[in-house]
Amino acid sequence: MSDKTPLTMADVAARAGVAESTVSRALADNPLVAEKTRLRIQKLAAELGYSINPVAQSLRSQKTRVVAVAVPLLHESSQPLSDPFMMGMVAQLADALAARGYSMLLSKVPVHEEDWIGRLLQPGRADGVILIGQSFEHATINDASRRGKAVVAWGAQLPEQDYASVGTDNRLGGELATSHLLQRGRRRIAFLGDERLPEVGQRYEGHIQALRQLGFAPDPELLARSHFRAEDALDDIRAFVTAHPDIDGIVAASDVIANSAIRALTEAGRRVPDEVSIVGYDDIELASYAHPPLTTVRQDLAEGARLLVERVLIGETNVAQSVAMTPALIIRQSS
Amino acid sequence: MSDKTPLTMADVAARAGVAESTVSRALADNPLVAEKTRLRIQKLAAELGYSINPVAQSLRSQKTRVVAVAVPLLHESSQPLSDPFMMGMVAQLADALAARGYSMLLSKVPVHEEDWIGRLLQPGRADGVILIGQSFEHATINDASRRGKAVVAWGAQLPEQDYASVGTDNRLGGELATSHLLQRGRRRIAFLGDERLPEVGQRYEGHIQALRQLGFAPDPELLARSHFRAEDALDDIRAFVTAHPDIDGIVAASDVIANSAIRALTEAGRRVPDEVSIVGYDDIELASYAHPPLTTVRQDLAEGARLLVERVLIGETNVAQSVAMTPALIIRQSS
DNA sequence: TTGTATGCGTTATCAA
DNA sequence: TTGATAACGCATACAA
Repeated sequence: MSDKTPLTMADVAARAGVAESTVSRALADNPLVAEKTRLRIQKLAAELGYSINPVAQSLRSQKTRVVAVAVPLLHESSQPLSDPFMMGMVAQLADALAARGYSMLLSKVPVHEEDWIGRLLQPGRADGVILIGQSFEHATINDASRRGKAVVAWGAQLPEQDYASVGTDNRLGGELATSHLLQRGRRRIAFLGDERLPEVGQRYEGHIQALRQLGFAPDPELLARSHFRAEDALDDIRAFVTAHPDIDGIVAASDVIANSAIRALTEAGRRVPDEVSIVGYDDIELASYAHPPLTTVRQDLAEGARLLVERVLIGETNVAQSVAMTPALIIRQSS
Repeated sequence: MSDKTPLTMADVAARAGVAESTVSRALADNPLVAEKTRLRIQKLAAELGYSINPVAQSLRSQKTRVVAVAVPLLHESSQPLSDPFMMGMVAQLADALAARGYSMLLSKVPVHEEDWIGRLLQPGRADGVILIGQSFEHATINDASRRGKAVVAWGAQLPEQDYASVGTDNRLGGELATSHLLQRGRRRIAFLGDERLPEVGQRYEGHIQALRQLGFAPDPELLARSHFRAEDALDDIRAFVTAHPDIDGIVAASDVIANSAIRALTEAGRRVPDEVSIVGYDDIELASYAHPPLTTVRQDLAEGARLLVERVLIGETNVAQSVAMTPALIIRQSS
């Protein structure tokens, strides 16, 4: 509990026998200050264990060097942060931000609440916002971006989009998954996921397109609006499997959903992949550890995180370009 | 890109025809200001979409209302944030902090670097630090706490500890796991985990104690220093299983390790639980989804997060008491 | 009950 | 090349 009041720049200046402004310049590597003075002051600061107070620096410079990472909370009860995909993305963002000298303010945002985005973009909180997923908030995000805020989102490119998004080509992903199953001889292929969400919707479009291209008529009955949480998904899929005992293939909107699907099918006495082939999405770590290991559509999160951070920092002055990375089909034993 | 300069308290004061100080007090619900004035100002601020600039507020009040959550990085290459236990804890902390009006600054800390804790506790960064795990940094954390900083850690209670820790009773946990296996008739029980880490060490002690209490002699050969990452653990366990084909039970230091153990054993042609019984630790979501579902020692993360937050906030003025919550054995099919 | 004045720790402008 | 001074936006001691 012993504590000396923390050092300020004034203390360092006094010890160094120079003015505060010189210390400030020296620590900022400002070439105005003589090399000799600069080194002397930097050394002294290090010895004293002094470091610039970020709050004061932020107030003065109007830059926080903080980026807010926001995880949309779709429903009151959901816990999206413990979702493996979200966690993976957060971990990559932590690295990507740290690499550029930024801190990460992590929060779950209840997107059903009024002005959720305003709170995130409030001056003095963060220099920009990275949203992991657009949820149903495309219009709101657009709005914020048009007002000059640095917002980027992981997700899909949508029509009339005025913010930068980074994601994979979801239509291609859906197509890869479905044509793989068709090649395996599957004909009654269900799609599991909430197609109203932008990314999932595009994957579903890809799914439909793959069917059509190979001359099969899509059956709207085979779209099952599964939740994203493992537990909820399990309930959804159990019901679906009972109602549609004839399916022989599944394209899932995430690996978590795919895993629940394996479980529901196994419970129902149907063997994977012998009777039903399954393809997941994301290639989270769980995918290779599932039983059987999941065939899935891989998204490169490390690269995605890098691009998001790059764009949110550009976004402080400009709107950056959106990116759709190319997803890759990873074939394992579930198909 | 259109952007008016953000509102300040002065703007609100001008609009309201009062002094800045009155606005400040009104927004702080300071009873000094007349109820009528207060409501009028609050309403006006809401209409204008004004909210207090956190940076300025922090500088003036010397409180950030931010808590830094730090995940120790044991090795250069490890990615602890994507570990399911860590993320589960982060998710719970996000809720617990939000519930008390605090923001979460999340970072991985390279504990091998000089003065990692000083950087976290730097004035103007955060009001306190929550460490998820003590790593091997007990002494360093102690030191910081003695200098009057608000640090708490998830983990074990250790001798001469001058900071508050929150965790479960690890000895009891180890004991529960091992005596359960002994009751199942298992006699060659391996312990998988790095016992040099405080929590794991205590679980190992509990393991040994359970063996002794029931009259069995512990075999030091059956301690396998597994890594925490699934992949690394898998390698460790493969080697161990080959070297010790006679084991019939496993106590793992985490569910992730337990899951890798199931996999390694299955690969080696040994059936779980018929030939080898396995008990995990943590009860992460994966546990109930494993094949077979994992018997495990459950730690209550929601409660743990609540206690950590409570203590780190106390820690701004005092050192809070440590807690060891009671773990619970959850019996599923892996044992 | 409200207003005035000062300072939190820094950076930027201007002068020397 | 360095120093003095003002300002970032707010909260509080003190005055009215």
